Amino acid sequence: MPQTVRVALNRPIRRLFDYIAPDQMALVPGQRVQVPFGQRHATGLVVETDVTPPPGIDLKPVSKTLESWPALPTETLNLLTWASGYYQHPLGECLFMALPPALRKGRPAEPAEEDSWWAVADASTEGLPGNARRQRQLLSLLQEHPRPMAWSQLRHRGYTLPQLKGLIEKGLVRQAEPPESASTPATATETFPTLTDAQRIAADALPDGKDFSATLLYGITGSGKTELYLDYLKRTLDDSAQALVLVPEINLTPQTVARFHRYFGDRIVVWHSALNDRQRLQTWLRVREGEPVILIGTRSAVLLPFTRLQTIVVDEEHDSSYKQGEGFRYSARDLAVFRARENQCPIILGSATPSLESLQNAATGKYRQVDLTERAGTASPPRLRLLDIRSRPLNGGLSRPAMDDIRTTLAAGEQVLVYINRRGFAPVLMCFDCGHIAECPHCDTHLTYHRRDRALRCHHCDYQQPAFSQCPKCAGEACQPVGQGTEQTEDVLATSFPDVPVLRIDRDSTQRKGSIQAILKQVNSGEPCILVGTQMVAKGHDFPNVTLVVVVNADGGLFSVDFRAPEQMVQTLLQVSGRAGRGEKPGRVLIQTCHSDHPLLTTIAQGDYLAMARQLLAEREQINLPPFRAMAVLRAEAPSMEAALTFLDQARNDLPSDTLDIWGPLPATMARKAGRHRAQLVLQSSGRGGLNRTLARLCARLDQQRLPTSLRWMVDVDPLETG
DNA sequence: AGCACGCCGACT
DNA sequence: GTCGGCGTGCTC
Repeated sequence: MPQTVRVALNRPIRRLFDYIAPDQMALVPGQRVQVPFGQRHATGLVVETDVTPPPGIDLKPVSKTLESWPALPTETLNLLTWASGYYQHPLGECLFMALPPALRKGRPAEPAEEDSWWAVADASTEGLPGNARRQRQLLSLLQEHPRPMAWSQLRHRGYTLPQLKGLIEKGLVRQAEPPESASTPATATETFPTLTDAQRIAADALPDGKDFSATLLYGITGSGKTELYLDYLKRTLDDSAQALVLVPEINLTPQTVARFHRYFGDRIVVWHSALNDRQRLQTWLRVREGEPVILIGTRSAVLLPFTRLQTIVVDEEHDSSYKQGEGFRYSARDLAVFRARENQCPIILGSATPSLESLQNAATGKYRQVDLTERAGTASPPRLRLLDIRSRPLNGGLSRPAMDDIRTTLAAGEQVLVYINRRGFAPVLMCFDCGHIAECPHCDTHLTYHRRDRALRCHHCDYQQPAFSQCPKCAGEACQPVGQGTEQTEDVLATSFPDVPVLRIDRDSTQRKGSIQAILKQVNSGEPCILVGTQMVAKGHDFPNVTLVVVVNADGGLFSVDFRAPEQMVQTLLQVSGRAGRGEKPGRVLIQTCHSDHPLLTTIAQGDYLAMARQLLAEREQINLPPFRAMAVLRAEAPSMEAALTFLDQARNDLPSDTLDIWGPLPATMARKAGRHRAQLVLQSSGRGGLNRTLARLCARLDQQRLPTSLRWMVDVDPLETG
């Protein structure tokens, strides 16, 4: 009786396919196989063996196995199977996400040794034509070099492929045997940092056992969380075990890695989006083979096939980049917690501004909490001040007092950071004279401003009205979407302070090569300058000479329809504040707002994140939002808004209205993207389990529906944005 | 996702 | 009369 196996393929279909395993081909879950699929062959992953196939289908046989061992170990397979169900994403695509590109394409699981070359023992230049100058130089280089040289090294020295080929054809140069993969010993070059008293106390409170536990490490900006991670890994990690350190993309700088490297030597291995396919395969195999690495990686590192994972650290656990990307939208932080539980190992979630989800888990005892609330060294926390800008003339978004403050700071020979809060610009219409915000007459919410048709809409009912410029409250003519008018900030600063460099830090300037280095060089010179930036400046880089941070407009986050906007705003404001006064001089933060009496802002001014978070959590509980309820969004995209809304309306009608709270369907705030119209339906339920089952049924139904190919839909579980 | 099948417009 | 557009349906 031949074995029947269930196979997942890298296709966006929520189905698996059964095959017959030929005799004496013993297959196990996680193993990579090649199977016939339609007219072609495909790479597949065995997910189940000895299955009962659906009746009435004659199964094809598995063509071959790609290796004798399972590419995905059981633990990784379990993780991805769970994630596939939780996020309603096809299992095949989830599983293949955990393979390096080479293995996805069905290539062999062997580290692609780079060909290297050496000169044959009795090679001489006599046989070479007199004009082959470069070939002669290349040959003598290879003769003098003690070890074979890789092609990349040769190319680096300016040699071309024809030159090398010429020598090979004449039998003067031969390919070297692949070197013995002698793993270099872990050579640490530095003794571990001495912890401050406060750090010592926190470090002692971190788990030292090997069982599952989740610890939220609340460490304020500048308190030295990295030292704690280093100390923790040194104390608890066995020589033969693996560790995973997740960091947001922007924090995985050469400096950070170098720091870990100095303490742990070659045990440190990195994983990030800039690796090429060869590096990915190599690193993936090292992890798969159980090499005792400390892997520092971004988001997708949580999917690596660890077999001896002993601990996990998630740095900046609140960072939204852990849940991003197209297709399989998973939260790397949440998968990491699942993985720790599955693996029975500790996990540490560190942040200066923990997510409300994690704080709530700490409050209910699911996580332990360890606090580190002292800055290391001499730096003292920055002072925050609210500046009400109602009825104040603004120039490029900046008020007179702010300009004066910038001027005196520069005159004192110090640096200024001007922060433009774009994130909160999920727009509301606000009167800049009195601070009035357009509200829904039926619900207790603010209306959303839709730029496309200049309409105001409610996200909880179907009320809408045209946008107005005259304020219904004070009759002023200063109604504008919040966040507008800040585009010129940079220009205004440049003309007002012509003697001082104004440096813009945004996605553009950080991705262009060398550009960020030039900016950092300028900043590190300590000379007065003005940094202008959005999100990017809030994380990653330190600006030790910045003593003044000006927040152009803090209001976007206060009244945004996106329920996470206040949390995001608070986190960003504190993170950006943390950039100020990292050196000797104390930092000051000036926050411009039309709502200086807003409870959230007055609490921010105290600088106490936990107090603020408690306030936000209380609000979320009161209006029944995550983390107190489970949430998912059904998004649709179509050539016309009507098509998108009709589709969502039908979906809504098929959903149970007794167990679900449903908002919408409504056009997305960014209603048009690349000529396509986008809308969404927000679903909420009291329990994750119930929501999950409803979503599974919904997806199954939508899969069966014959929909025009022009209509795209997707579900987003635990969405970060609902705008 | 691929790929084949199928039914309507502008070309040798 | 065909080549080819992409709408629809299937892949164990």
